[in-house]
Amino acid sequence: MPTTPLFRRIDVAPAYQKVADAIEREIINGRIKPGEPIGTEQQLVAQFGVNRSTVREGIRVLEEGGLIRRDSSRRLQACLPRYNKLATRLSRALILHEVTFRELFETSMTLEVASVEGAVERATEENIAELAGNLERSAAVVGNPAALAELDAEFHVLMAKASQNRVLQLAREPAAQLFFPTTEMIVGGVPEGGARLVEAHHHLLDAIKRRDKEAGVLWTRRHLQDWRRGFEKIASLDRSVEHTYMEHAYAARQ
Amino acid sequence: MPTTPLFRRIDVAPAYQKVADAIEREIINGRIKPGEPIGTEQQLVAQFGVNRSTVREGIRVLEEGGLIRRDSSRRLQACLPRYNKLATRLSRALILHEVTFRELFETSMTLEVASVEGAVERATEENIAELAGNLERSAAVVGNPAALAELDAEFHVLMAKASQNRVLQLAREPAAQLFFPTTEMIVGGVPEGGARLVEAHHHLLDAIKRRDKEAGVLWTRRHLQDWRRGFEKIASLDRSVEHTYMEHAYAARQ
DNA sequence: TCTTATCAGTTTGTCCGACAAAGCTAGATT
DNA sequence: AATCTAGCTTTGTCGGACAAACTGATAAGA
Repeated sequence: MPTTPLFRRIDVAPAYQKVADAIEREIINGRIKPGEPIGTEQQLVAQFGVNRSTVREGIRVLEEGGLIRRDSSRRLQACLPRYNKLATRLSRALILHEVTFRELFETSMTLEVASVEGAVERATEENIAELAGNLERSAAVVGNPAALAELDAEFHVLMAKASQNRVLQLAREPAAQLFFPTTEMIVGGVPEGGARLVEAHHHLLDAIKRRDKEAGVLWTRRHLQDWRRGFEKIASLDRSVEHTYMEHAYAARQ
Repeated sequence: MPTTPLFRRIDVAPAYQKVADAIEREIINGRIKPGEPIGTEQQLVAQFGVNRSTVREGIRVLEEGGLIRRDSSRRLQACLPRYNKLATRLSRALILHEVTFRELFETSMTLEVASVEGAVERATEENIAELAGNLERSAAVVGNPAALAELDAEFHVLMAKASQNRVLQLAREPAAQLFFPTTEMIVGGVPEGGARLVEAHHHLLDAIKRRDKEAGVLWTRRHLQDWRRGFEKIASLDRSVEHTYMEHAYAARQ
């Protein structure tokens, strides 16, 4: 057993990884700002002194990580990782981990309550207008479960946005992505489901307007409990999201 | 303007993307289970009928997405996306979006409270033993801010684990990754900071053992408020995480 | 017999060179 | 001036190549 390390650990990361890391560093440090060009593949080849195939592998890594993207003409540029893309990846991970709807429900309850609390405190006029617009459109399609489900998801996104807390916005997204696709089944399967949903949204918006936190929390709870009751009519909370989707509408996921 | 679409949209996704999608589909569908081999690059070349460079670009995409990895001998195999890796990516996104510590703090408060509530309700003997082990080690390094900060982060991870809610575990991770690196600065900068931290953990563990939700929530709040007071001595809650790290310890990020 | 050394075959990481398709640019044309 | 066109650039893909690392099996040594 050697006692005194004479040499430091040799860096054996493959070249494509080093390329990716090098570019990532520049972006994270802010030396390359979102929207700014990274350069062509040929330029990167010249700068890093590696083959174009190697550069391209590095580019794929960053692209998938959301740090760079290609603009309309396919040139590389740095970009702000979109919550949505990352959240999609997380949602997938949750599915693979076979989480249950109970876990999803519990966490969503926590996050949506936090979301509405933030919205009550800090929603701007613009936020309120957006929510009102959504509510109006929702009321118009109360009999159409698919359209209503989509607007419901949007309503909650807008609420998170109104909380002015981007960390919260991000944190709620993965769960929401798995949670809300079920809304369609539920609204469609419960008589008056659509009307109840719109009513809840109405009260939520009202609470935000009146800056009434208690009412906001109350209606969020009711809204989600409604979801839960509806869900339990068609499936068990304790089965995995994966299996439940398999049996219901998951095939429609494009 | 054509009125009747004669043809459907042609799929023009690049080949490497199709390769990635095809493999991803098999994994998500469960036809390839985590741990199972994907095959060698040569085999994939044969199956997809594309060049090895193309296959390799597709592999990079999946690797970065956490869906496949290479085992000890660098062979490809499907895997369960690790929360940690995904969370790291999200943390990075949060930094780039220049979120503030106020957003981080608020959301962490919500999630840590939910975490302790879950732990109080559902922690197993094993969870409690792990927490106790952590607490013991923490008490031993109360004067060493770096070591203590690391154990603090671990304590909260263990608590989330004890909640038995994987969605929550995942949701709290990105914020925690940004939140906890500051602990070291704070514990080091506040007299008795280490002792207070260990005391809070002690009460938290005690609350979980006694299944006392109220105490758990109370001490979580105190614990985080302590962090906040300490933080405000060295920086402003309303500056971005990015800038704050820049000025303090971010350079040490490897 | 059990261990060690050797050696051929795979597999990955990297490189080189090449080409078609799509975008861009700038000069030529109307 | 607006449009068109031809040439250049860039990306996506391909084929082939080679060194290093790893595998597995066989031969040599204790």
